[in-house]
Amino acid sequence: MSSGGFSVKSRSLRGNNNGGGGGTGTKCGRWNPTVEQLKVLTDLFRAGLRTPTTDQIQKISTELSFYGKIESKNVFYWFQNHKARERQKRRKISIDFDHHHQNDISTQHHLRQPSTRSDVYEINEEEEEEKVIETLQLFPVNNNTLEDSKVEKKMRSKCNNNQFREYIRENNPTILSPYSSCGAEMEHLSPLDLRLSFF
Amino acid sequence: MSSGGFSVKSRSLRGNNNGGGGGTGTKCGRWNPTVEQLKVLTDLFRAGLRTPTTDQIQKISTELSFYGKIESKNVFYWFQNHKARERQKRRKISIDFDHHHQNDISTQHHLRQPSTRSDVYEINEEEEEEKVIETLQLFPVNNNTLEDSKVEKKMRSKCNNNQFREYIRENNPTILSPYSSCGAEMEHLSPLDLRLSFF
DNA sequence: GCAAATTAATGATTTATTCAAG
DNA sequence: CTTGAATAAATCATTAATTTGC
Repeated sequence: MSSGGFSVKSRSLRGNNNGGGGGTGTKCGRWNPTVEQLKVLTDLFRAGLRTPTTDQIQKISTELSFYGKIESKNVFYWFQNHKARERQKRRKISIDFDHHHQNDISTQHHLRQPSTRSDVYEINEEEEEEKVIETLQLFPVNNNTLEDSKVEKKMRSKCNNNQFREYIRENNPTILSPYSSCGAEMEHLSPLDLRLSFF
Repeated sequence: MSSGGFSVKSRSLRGNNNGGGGGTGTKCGRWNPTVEQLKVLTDLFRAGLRTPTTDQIQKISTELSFYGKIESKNVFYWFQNHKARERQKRRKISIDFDHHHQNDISTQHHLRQPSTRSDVYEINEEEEEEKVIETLQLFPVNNNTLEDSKVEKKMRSKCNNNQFREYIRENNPTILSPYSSCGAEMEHLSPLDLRLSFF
């Protein structure tokens, strides 16, 4: 919050380090996707992938590392950002549209509530459903063609997102948990959101 | 309902799931802090800690595990939530205050911008500075007082939070076995900040 | 006194916003 | 200006307090 006048937390001053010696002369600042990487990511996104599971991220990351240096978090962030910005883009478009079709907004803003975000949503929440991908080729096996490797169909839908919550809860191994009773064999083991993934 | 003022309820009077080892039923639900854990966390917060680094989270978590089952992520989330809710609380108070001192708000809402959240911030952003704690006792050495004893000065300063980033970045095994059937045991000493945590 | 029904707290996730590298 | 990275706000969901009818 706040950049307003208040304490701007300066984010990393960074000492650029990077461990590895990997790549080309990269200074190792932030990740910069290669065109190939970007293409794959974009394709996955277009195919409907929005919030990849931990497994998926791992897999994607591993595969993309072929094209250049990359880490899991980069994949994670990419999807986060891309999803958000696509949404934002669409929203803005419709706002502009509205704007264009009615010059006087004074009739509207009295409806604004002070601080809820709901008003934002109401503007244009067409929220594209996250498609359930039955078969999705994560990577070009040979180079181009799409084969059908199976990928989890763990996508959640907007109206039905509790399901995956429970799923997460149930499947979260939670470390040393001795509580064997919670067990329940899991067939798909990904905790989905990676944020947790490994706690 | 309600409690006007944040009374620390005596939780954990009932049969908790704690237990690491001898767990009884273990519902595997969400973490529920014991009073001791809560006290320590609260004290740390009061001491000025707001956004603990990965190291700090680890350490805190480890220490608190003495009082009962706990994971790193719980510590992380606790700080996130507590910080946010304290802020929220103060904000609400000042709103009520304003309300009380002026009945006509019509003079104000013309300032509202449609959908930015900034207007919310502007209401009362006194944001308490996150203090740089030089010496802070993280845990009661004996059992009672948290008051004065020394501990590491691992706090980050506003301009210097990269420490944990590097840590996170460096620790990225990313080896994960894809289809492990049951095991899927995740690392547990992993990094903490979850957002990245396992990258 | 005691559970079912309600309500308040708060742990856990998701979404929006901000910052700054390139 | 784009976008990777990070933080904060909002939201969801579950557990505990509390109330209520018996």
